[in-house]
Amino acid sequence: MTKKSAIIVWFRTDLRLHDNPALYAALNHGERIIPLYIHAPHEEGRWQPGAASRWWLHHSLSSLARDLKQLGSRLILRAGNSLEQLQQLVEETAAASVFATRCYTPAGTKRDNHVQQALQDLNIDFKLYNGNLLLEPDSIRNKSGQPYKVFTPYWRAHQQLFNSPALLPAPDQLPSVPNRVSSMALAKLELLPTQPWDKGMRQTWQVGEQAGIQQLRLHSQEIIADYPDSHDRPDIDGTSRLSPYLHFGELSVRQVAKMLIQSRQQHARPGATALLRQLVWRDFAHHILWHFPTTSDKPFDARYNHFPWQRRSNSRLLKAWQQGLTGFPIVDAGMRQLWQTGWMHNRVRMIVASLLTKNAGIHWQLGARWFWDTLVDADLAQNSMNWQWVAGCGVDAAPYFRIFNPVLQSQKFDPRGEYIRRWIPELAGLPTEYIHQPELTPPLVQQACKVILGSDYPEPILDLKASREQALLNYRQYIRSAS
DNA sequence: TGAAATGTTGGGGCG
DNA sequence: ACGCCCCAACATTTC
Repeated sequence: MTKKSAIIVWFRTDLRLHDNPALYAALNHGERIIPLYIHAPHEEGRWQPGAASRWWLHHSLSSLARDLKQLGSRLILRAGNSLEQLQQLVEETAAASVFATRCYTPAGTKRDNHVQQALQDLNIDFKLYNGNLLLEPDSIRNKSGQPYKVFTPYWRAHQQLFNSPALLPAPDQLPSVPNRVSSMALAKLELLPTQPWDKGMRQTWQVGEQAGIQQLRLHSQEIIADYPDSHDRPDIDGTSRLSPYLHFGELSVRQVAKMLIQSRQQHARPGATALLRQLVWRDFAHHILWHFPTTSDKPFDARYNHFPWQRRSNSRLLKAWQQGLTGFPIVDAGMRQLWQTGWMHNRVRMIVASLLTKNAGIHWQLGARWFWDTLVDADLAQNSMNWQWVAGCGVDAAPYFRIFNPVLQSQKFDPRGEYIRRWIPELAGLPTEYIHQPELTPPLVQQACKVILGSDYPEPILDLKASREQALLNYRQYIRSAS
């Protein structure tokens, strides 16, 4: 009997066993399987994973390693140059193939093309599968063969093209990995913080494939219960909280879509369509970054190439924004939720981004970078698209004159101030009447509530009306001269 | 996936 | 009964 060759299953952002086409294909070949993860952050260029992302990755790898072990296999961890590590492992295991799930970031695509070439020269089969998106960036084009640049027609085309696929089952057992194949200890990757700032994260998140599936179950119950508009309410938080699981591929986006399509058919729930739309936005973001790979760093709308956003990374406004000390409670609540849990409610993300880029005139890239470092769901395609959308220079962008008023947004979406009180404990004693604008609290009330404005909580760091007018003026003048 | 200014309408108070 | 004013409620326009 001939010795069977091995297949390396190279995990990247598909850290799961269910509905994983690369793993499934490897299993179908009935050969030895070497599950591999290579830590190579330097290959991401300017966009190496931030601290929150690394925290999540640590736990996700830990969970994947545990699940693989239960099935009789073992996760091989390596670090360094991806191609070199692959070549070395190919040699160690006499593998004939490397299977992986395709990724779409500019750096990842470049690396994979390079790996493809080099492995081909070694006569190694390198196969990439779609498991990260509903539709891959190249598989959807408008009538003139161009990529879409507007969401609504993309959404229509997507609905035409996407068929809910049969999901691939998770294996119930896996072939073992020979002991001589060495693996690094997870701790050696140094993904966890050296300072213990991750308490809030640990309290907020259960990381890993099983936790992701559990979260999907919970949220599908909420969708069937159908709380109208609760996804827009940070105080209620009816959002799915699936984003980090989707980013790291602990949850299959196709599984989520399938659940939503079923729920729509069986129960006719508007919430199902709304979340499906979000998943298609996610595809759209990857579509855009794939076809326009500079948009993580440059405006999509070239007219904005020289817009004078403030770039100083030590400005007083930026610092206050980052620390949640702007004096606008809804903004500060969001920024503190982000810092403490690695996540922020989506409605609040728009509010804080509008304040930074429009009222404060600070460059959207500084905001994007802060989110990149602090979000557990940081995703290059979505982060870049969303920041550009708010700043007005992106795809399907909000027109420059669309400026959020944090006080109105707060009154509308956190009417009782519960979200504010949860994240800004020093304001918790304030009557609801003043919770959205603490600076209007009469001195006597301040004393009674033991909240002294200016010392316990800052005065607003900028004048909403004046900064809005200034922003409108700047944008209007700039656009007139740029077009 | 705005906000604010401006315009319009209609009910009620009042002379 | 009528015109007038005020103003809230809603619609439209503008940024």
